[in-house]
Amino acid sequence: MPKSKKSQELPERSLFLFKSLVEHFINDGQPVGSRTLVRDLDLDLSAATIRNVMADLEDMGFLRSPHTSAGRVPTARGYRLFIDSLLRVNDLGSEEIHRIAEEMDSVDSIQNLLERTSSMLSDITHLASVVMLPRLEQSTLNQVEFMSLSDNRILVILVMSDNEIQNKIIHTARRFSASELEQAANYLNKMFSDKDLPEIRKEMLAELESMKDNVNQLMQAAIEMAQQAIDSGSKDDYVLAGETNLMGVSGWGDIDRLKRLFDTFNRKRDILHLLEQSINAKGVQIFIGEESGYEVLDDCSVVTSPYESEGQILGVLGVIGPTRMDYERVIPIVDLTAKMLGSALNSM
Amino acid sequence: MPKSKKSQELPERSLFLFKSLVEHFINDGQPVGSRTLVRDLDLDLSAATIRNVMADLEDMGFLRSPHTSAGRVPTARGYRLFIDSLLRVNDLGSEEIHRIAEEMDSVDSIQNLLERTSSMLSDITHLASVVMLPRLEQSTLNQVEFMSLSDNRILVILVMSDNEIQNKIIHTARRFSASELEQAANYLNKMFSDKDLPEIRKEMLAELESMKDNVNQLMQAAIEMAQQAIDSGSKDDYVLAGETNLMGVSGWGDIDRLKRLFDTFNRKRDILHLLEQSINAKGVQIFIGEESGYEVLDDCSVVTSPYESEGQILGVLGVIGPTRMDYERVIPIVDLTAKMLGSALNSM
DNA sequence: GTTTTGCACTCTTTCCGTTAGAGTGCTAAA
DNA sequence: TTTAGCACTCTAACGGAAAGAGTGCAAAAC
Repeated sequence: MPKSKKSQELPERSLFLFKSLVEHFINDGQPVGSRTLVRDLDLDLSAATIRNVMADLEDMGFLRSPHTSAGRVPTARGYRLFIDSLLRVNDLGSEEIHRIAEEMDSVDSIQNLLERTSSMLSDITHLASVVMLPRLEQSTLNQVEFMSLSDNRILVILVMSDNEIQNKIIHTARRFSASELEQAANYLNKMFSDKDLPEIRKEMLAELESMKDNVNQLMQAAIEMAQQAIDSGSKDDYVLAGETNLMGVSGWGDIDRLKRLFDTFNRKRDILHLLEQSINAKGVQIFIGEESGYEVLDDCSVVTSPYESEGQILGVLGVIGPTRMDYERVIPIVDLTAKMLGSALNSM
Repeated sequence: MPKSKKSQELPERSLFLFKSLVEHFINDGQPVGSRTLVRDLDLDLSAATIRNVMADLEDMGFLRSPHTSAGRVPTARGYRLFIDSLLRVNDLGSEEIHRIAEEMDSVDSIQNLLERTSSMLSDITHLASVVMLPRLEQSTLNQVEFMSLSDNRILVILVMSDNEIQNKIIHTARRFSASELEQAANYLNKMFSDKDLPEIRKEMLAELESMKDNVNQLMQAAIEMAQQAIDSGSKDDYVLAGETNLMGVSGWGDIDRLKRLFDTFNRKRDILHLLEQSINAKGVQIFIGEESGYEVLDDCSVVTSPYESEGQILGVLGVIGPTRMDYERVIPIVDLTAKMLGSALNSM
């Protein structure tokens, strides 16, 4: 009965060896053999014993050998085990905390903040980093205003509750008087203010329908603008930095693979989709190798964390690097960065 | 006396052979030998003759051999000769013209136009492309307006003559009445409108000085904003696209070199500096290999052209690729794109 | 029963030598 | 001036051979 076919529980020793192996591999990227391991840890065990253990781990799918006479490397499942059960994440050194805090200080625009965050994140981890633009769908319309310019041109201004502002100049068929403009603005303000954009969109479409040909040109313009504001708000996007850090990764000699990866970054679609999967995660989430579901990312891990401000989740940030990355260091960095970005956004 | 030590004038035949060689090399990237050449052109000359000619060309610095038993490849100086004297640039096919025109149609913002232009340019040439943001220093201030929001917040709006708009929300110590706002706006409009930004900057500084502690908070805000508008306008920058096209280039196996190149793109400084050198060129300008003066660009050529609108040079665009690029095709494309970007900007 | 020793085996990497091919430069002849 | 001929050089490709790393397995040791 004590025949160890229970399959799930691993003996202490196996776990310890496995952990050491993963750490070793993360350090120098070479497949780790039994000898190396026994030498490094100076255990009073022989290499053969280690081999037996490793063979078991391989059977269970945590390790694999690139070929018969190479050492072993962790599989995606192995990394999963490592991260979920074996990894003890230590706190960040204070210089790193300082560095992050400093970088986020004294920034003017949101765009700028995100860019600095992203480039700081990639610098500090030596990986590629992405920061999703905050999705401000929850922001509501505060105020619509029209401003008369010369030559039948009118500036339409949308002020949102989060202080984002949308402008557009429209050319009208005739000149509108100041009072006409005011009246139109009042109407729209009464109708739509304090509603959020998806809501407005719905009502607006109905409104447009009912106005038909008889449309007031101004209102139509305002409505179209709000449409556009909605679109550009939800036109999700991200700030990317440090892609070139991935060019030095050992074992990634294949330039074609790298090209496909970079193209994926530029296309943005896939990466965004991946990021969105962790928008509701509680904290740091990790996609290891194949887990991401995207073939280009097979050799990559993606470490993400949502960031929030005032209890409201605004977006996701993270880093992308080789599966063989220093999780122990990267995880707390991503975690902290997300938190600090949140609070930086708070105070803007 | 007919001993050909005149050194400068090359015989017709040499030029012809040279041209053929360069074209051949541009096509398949392999060093070209005498046999290949004689076979391809079916001349009634022997390979040995070609060899003699090639040896001369090598002496003159137009060709070089990677090693003894390879064919010859053009040097930077060789490309220069090729481009300046030998290349006959044909007009673009109408589908390409169409493609370019189409891509620039129906674009909303300037930023968007530049992005589309850049990505179109890189798509069509299969090279990396850069488009400098137009320097709008020449645009003048049209109108300043203040708009009262809730909670002592005021929206400052700057409308420029090129329809660019700058917004900023400022928090004021007290609430201003509508008439106060109007009055302040009037003052600023009278004072600064129709002046260009450098001019305004100067006067503003003086103004700030004379106002001293007694400053009207609103005016100060407006002045600071205009400052910022100036800065962000002249904060030169460019839109980059298609970098990954350079990853496929044969002979660029060296990933490290590529990394340095990409880093240079991201740092922007050097590339901008290079682009600025051709801002006053009449038309297309080409930097071949070492000519650029930047070591990372040693294997690259940069084909640039300034673009202008209403007789005013606004910026430079161009492509970056291997020295061995299809100049015959690329040059007219860059040329045309610059012209069309100019006129697209015109009609915005 | 677990661990170790010993050994045969496999696979990769590296080095070396060989060969084939491409291309040159030079000289002598046309 | 051009060509033919030839020796020479260099690279790329192939094919062992040997070294090294690591494995798996069976039998012995603890």
